[in-house]
Amino acid sequence: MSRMKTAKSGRSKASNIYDVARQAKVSVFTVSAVVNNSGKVSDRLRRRVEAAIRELNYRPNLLARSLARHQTHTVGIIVPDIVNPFFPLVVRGAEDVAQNAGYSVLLCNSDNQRQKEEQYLELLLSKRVDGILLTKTHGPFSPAQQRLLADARVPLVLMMRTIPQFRSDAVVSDDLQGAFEAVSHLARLGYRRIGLVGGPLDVSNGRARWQGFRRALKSYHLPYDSSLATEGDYRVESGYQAGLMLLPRLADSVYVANYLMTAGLMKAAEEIGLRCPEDFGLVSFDDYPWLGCFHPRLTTVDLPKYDVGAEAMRLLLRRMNGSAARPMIEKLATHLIVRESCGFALRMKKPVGEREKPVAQLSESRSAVYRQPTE
Amino acid sequence: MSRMKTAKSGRSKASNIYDVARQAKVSVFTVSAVVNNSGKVSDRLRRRVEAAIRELNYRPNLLARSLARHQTHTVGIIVPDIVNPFFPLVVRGAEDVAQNAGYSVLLCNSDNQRQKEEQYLELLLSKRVDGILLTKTHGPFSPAQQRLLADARVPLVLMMRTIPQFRSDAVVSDDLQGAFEAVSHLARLGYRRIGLVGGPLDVSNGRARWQGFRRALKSYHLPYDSSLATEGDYRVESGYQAGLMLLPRLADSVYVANYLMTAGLMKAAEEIGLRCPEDFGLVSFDDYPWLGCFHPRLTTVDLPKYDVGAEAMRLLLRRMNGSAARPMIEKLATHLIVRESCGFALRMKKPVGEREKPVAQLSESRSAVYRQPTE
DNA sequence: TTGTAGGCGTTATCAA
DNA sequence: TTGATAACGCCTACAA
Repeated sequence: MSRMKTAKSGRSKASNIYDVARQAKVSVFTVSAVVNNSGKVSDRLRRRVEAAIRELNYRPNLLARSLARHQTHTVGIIVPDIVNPFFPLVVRGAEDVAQNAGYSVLLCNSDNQRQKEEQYLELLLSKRVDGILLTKTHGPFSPAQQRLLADARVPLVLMMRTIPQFRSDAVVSDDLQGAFEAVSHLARLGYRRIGLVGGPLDVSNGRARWQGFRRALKSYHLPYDSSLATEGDYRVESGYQAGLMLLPRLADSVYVANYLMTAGLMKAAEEIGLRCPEDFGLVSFDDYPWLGCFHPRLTTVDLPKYDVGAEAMRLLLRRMNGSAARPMIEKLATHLIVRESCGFALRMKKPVGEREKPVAQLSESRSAVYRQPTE
Repeated sequence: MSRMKTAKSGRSKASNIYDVARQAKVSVFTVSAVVNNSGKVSDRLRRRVEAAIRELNYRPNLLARSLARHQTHTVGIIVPDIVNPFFPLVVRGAEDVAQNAGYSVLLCNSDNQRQKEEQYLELLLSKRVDGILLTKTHGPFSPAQQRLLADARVPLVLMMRTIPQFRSDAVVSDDLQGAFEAVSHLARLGYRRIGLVGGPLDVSNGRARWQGFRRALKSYHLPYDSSLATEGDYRVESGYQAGLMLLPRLADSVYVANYLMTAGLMKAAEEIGLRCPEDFGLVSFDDYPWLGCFHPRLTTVDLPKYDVGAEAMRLLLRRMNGSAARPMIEKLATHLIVRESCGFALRMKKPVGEREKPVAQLSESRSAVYRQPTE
C-alpha cells in the first residue's frame, strides 16, 4: 500500500525512498540510482521506479541528501543592505549564475555591522553552505573568524571590497580608474575647484575612489584643497551634509562617490539655492536606469554591478569544485556616461569624439558585458 | 585525543557530537542537552561538556538537526525581481523579522515567469523550508502546484498580490485606495483629462490600481476616456511607450502605477518636448528616498513596502507555529506625498491643510509605521 | 545489474 | 540525571 495517501483521504507524511522502493518492489539503491540518474538500471526497473515515484508523488528530501553527500548546494551571500540600490544587481548577478549551476542563495544583510556579519558567518557555516559571497564590513576578520573560516574550509569570495592582509579571491570594480575618469572629465571641462564627496576610508573602495580623485587632480595640475574633500558613508544623509559643507565653499564642481550621496547633495544644493549644472558641475558614481529620466540628468561612471556578482559566483563555483589556483582579484572595468549634470553642454571645450573615452588607463581593466536590469 | 586537530597540524574533519561526548566522557544525550539548553544536566557534567565543546571548537551541524527535528529554520522568498527597486524593501522587512526569530532566508527571483516560479517552489519544498513568502506571477496555481503545496503542508503567505480562488494569507498595500487618492488629487487640482499608465491587469494590484483610477474619475464626475488609459507591465520601457501614446493625446495629467514606468514616461515627455508639471501634471506610485532630490520632484503615493514584507513574515511565523486561524488578507495603508510633479504650486486651489489627507476611505486600512531605508 | 548494510550528525524515546 | 539506541531520509561501498 502506498504510504502517501491519494487525493481525498487523510494525508500522512511525505513518502520517502523506502516507500518508493517497496511500491516498485526494488531496493532503495535502485530508486536512488534512478533519481540521481547514476549507475546502470535496467529499463524495466527504471520504469517501475518512475511509476512508483509518480504514484507516491515522491520528491527526495534534499536535507537528507545534503547530510549524506556533505554538500548542500546552497551558498550564502552577505551584503551590507539589500535596500541600498547598489546591491540588488550584485545579488541578482550572483543568483542567476548560482541558479544556473543548481545552487540556491541564502541572503544576509550585515548593515555594515561587524557583529551581525560575524553572526551570519557562523550561521552560514553551521548550515553547511558550500560557499560564501561577502561584501565585508570595515576592518579585518577577527582571529576567531579567521580560524572559523580556515577550519570550515569553505570557499569565500569577496565582492566590491578587498581586505588587507587576507588572501582570498575577490571581484571588484575598477574604482580607482573610474574615479579618475570622473574627475578627469570635470577637469577637462575646465573646472578648477573640484570637490569630493568620498566613500568611507575604512573600506577599500572608499579609499580607491579617493585615490582616483587625487590622481586626477595631480594629472591635471590642480591643487588638492582638503577643505573641498569630505568623507561620507555612502548614505543619503552624508551626501546632504557634505553638500552643505562643500557648496558654500565655492566648489565649482563635485565628484560624488555613489548615487545615494549624490541624491543627498542635490537636496542640499536645492536648499542653498544652487542649480546643477548651471552653478556647479557634478559627476556621480554608479548608474541606474532612471538616471536619464530626471533632472539634472546625471553624468556618472557606471559600475558593472551585475557582473561583479556574476563573476564572483563563477569564481566561487570554481573553488567549490576544487580549483586550487592561487587567490585572484578580478577588477572589472567602469564606464563613463556623459549626460548633463557635468555641464558638458554648457562648457563644451573638447571635440565630441573624446567625451566617452578614458584619458588614461591607470590600471589594467577587464571588459565585461553589462546586463540591463529587467524592471 | 581530539578529533579536530589544533592549529598547525593537518586538519581533519569538523568534530561532531560524538567527539564531544567522548572528550567529556559523557553520552551524546548529555551533550545534546547542554547544547540545546534542554533537559536537566548537573553542573559538573555541563562544565565538562562546555570545556570539550570549546576545546574541539564544536558547532552543531544544523543540517543534521533539521533532518532529525523536521524543521529547517529557513524560509523561502520568491519575488519577481530583486532588481526592481520595489522589492528590496519588502525582502528586507521580511528578513529582519525572520532573522529576529532565528530564521534564514532563501531568495528566489521568478522574473514573473510561471515556470521559474514553479521550479523554485518545488526546490524550496524539497529543501524543506518551513514556510514560503511569495509574490505570485500572473495567473492561478496549476493543479499540480496546488497539490504540491497541500501535500507539503508548508505555510505560504502571499505578498502584494492575491490570487482569486486560492485561500491563503496575504499582505498587500491598499492599492485601490492609494490609486484613488492619487487620481483624486489630480482631479482636485483641476485636471480634466487624466491619463493612466496602469499595471498589468492579470495581477491583482494592477487591477486594483486601475479600479482606484476609475472610481476617482467617477467620484469627480470625470468621463472615462479609454484612449487615455494604457496597460503597462511595471517596467521602464512600458512607461516610455505609454508616454508616447498618452501625452500627444492631450492628457493634461497622468497617474502612473509605479516608479519604473514613471521614469519611462518622463523620458518620453522629454523627447516629445513636454515639461512636467508645466505642461502636464503627474502623480506616481511608490516612493523612494531620492525622489525629492531630482526634478520634477515626484508627487507620489507611498507604499508600505517594508511593512508588507515584515507583516507577511510575522504572519508566516504564526502559521509555522501552528496558528489555525482562518486565512486573512492584511491591507496596509498608503500615503500621498505631495511634491511638485502634480503641479500643486502652479494650480493651488485647495487650502494647504487638506493636501495630505485622503478625501475618502474606500476600504478599511491598517496604519503602519514606515521605516526609512538606511542607505 | 541489483541488493544489503552502514554511515552522515542530530534528536528523542525509554530504560536505568 | 544520564546512557543506549532507534529514528530522520538519503548515499554508497561492498556483495551477490
